[in-house]
Amino acid sequence: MKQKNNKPTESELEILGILWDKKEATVRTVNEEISKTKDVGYTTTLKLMQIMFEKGFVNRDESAKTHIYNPIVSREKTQKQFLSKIIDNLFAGSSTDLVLQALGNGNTSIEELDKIQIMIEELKKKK
Amino acid sequence: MKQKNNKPTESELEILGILWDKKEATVRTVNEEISKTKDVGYTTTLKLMQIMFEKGFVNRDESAKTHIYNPIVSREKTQKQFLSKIIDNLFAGSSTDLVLQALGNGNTSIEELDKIQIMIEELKKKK
DNA sequence: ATTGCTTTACGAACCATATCGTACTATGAA
DNA sequence: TTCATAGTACGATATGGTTCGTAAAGCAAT
Repeated sequence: MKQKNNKPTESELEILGILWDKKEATVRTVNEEISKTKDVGYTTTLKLMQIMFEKGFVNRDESAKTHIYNPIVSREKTQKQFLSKIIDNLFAGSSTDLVLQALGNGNTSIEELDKIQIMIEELKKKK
Repeated sequence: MKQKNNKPTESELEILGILWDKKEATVRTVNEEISKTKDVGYTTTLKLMQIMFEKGFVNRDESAKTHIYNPIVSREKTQKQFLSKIIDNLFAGSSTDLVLQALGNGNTSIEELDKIQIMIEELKKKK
C-alpha cells in the first residue's frame, strides 16, 4: 500500500489555518482572508482547495452551488507532524533544544511562563 | 535589492546538519553519511552542495582538487528561521502553544525538564 | 429568454527541487 | 606518457507546487 502520510504545503497550511479558525468556509471567504496579507487570485485559492480536497485534507458540502469546505486533518495532528520533522531535521532529535530556543527569544509573558511551569510540574509527577 | 532570505530545502538541511556536526567535509564524506539512511547517488549530493554554494549557504576550499565544504549559515539562525515560520503558520503565533505541544509527548526526561525550569526561572527574573 | 454575475472545473505555464547521466579534468601509479 | 580513478561541472528529466486564463454551469434580475 502507498503511504498517505503527506504533509500539507505552505500554501495549504495557510488555508487550513483559516478553516481551523472558522470551522468551515467558502472559497471566497478563504480567498478574502488570504488577500489581506497576500496578493492572490480567486482561482488560485480555488485550485488549491480543490487539490486539498483530492488529497483528503478537507471535505466539502456540494449540495449548494457554492461549496462549503471544512478541514479533515486536525490542527494538533498537523502540529505534531511538523514539530517532529523539525526536531529531527534541525535539533538533532532533541525536543528540549527546540523548547529552549523557542523560549529564548524573550517574548513570552510571565503568565505564559507560569503556564509552562505548571505543565512541567505535572509531567514530573507522572514520572 | 533582492531578498536573500531563502530557507534551505529539506535535502539541503540534511547536508547542513552533517556540515554543522563535522565543521567541514568533502562531498564524498557527506554522501557516505547520507547513504546510511537513504539511497542517493554521489552526483546528486554533489549537485546539491554546488547549489548550496551558489545560494551562499556554504563555502568551499577549492585549492585542492577535492573541494572541502563548510557551512556559512549558522545552526541557530536556521533553527530560529524555521521555528518562527512554524509558529506563525501552525501555532497562530503562540510560541507557548508550541512549547506545550513539544513537551506534551512525554518523552522528555526529568533532567531535561529541570533544565527547562531553570531557563524559565531566569527568564522570569529578567522581567 | 437574454444578460450579467458568481462559482466551479480544467488545463497550461512556470518555477523550484531532486536525481542522475555524461563529459571533462586532475592526479597518481604503472 | 598513458591509463585508471576520483573528482567537478553541466545539462536533461521528472515531479510537485503555484499561479492564472478560460470555459462552462447555475442563478437572479430584467
